[in-house]
Amino acid sequence: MKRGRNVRARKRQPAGNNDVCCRTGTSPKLGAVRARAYAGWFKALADPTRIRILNLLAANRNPVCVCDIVKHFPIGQPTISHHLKILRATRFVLAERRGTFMYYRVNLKCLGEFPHAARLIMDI
Amino acid sequence: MKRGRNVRARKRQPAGNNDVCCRTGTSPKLGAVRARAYAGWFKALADPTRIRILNLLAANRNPVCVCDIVKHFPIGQPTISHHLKILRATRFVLAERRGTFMYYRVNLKCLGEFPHAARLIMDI
DNA sequence: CTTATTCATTGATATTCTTCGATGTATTTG
DNA sequence: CAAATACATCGAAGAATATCAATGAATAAG
Repeated sequence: MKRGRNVRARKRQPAGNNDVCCRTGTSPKLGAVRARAYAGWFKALADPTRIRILNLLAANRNPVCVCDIVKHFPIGQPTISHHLKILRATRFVLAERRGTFMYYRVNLKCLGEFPHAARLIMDI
Repeated sequence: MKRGRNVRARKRQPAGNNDVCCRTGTSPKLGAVRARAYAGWFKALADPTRIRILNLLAANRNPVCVCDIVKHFPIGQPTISHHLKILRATRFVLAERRGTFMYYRVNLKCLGEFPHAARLIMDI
């Protein structure tokens, strides 16, 4: 994301001819800060395993503990924990401790926020 | 994504005790194939630059040529082309050649598809 | 207190991704 | 055809990511 040599200076402009091609009218765009925030959000869903974990949680009415999640995937428990950490950091899922177990569930608020983000990116 | 040694066999099951913790009811989930397709879709938006390119195109009524896109970002033209290729491969944008110029525009169909994907993941 | 169990964290490794500079391709113009 | 322009592709370098094995932390049970 943040590339190495942050000395990214000159942008290799064509030559002389500005305003030769099309002359864009609007150009405001999303700010870089907000774009980065959205990207982090989408990045959380940019992995098949995380999508399936999220889907598994959404398909269950009650919270699901980690060991039960692990049972459904061909990857180890540390990796599942890693994915859950990412989903939790982006607020896609919520966690709750009950004794030794950690119970995860979908954060339903996200379902409503999703279309909203789409509009923000695609409309303005 | 596809990890190295595809000999990922044993999943390190706790010990003996199955059905000790919670006993998940539903577990069908999204299939791995479909999850991978969705992940690829989200991955296309998992980068701030691509989000801003998409937003720039959406903010312009008319198609925008590459050189005009390049003007708005502090990265080189090859990198912009790379991002456009990804956005085009995922059908987020459409391209059209006009003389020497390539004109890009948002694929408006995506705005409607977005909430749909959210429902597919988050509901069932 | 000791042991067992659940889950998170650490360190390592291979893959993937972003970006760059350089070069190639297609198209227009002279 | 030759030169110029717009854009894509290639090869490389460095960062980020997914995964693993091993270990650590917290809680429950004996």
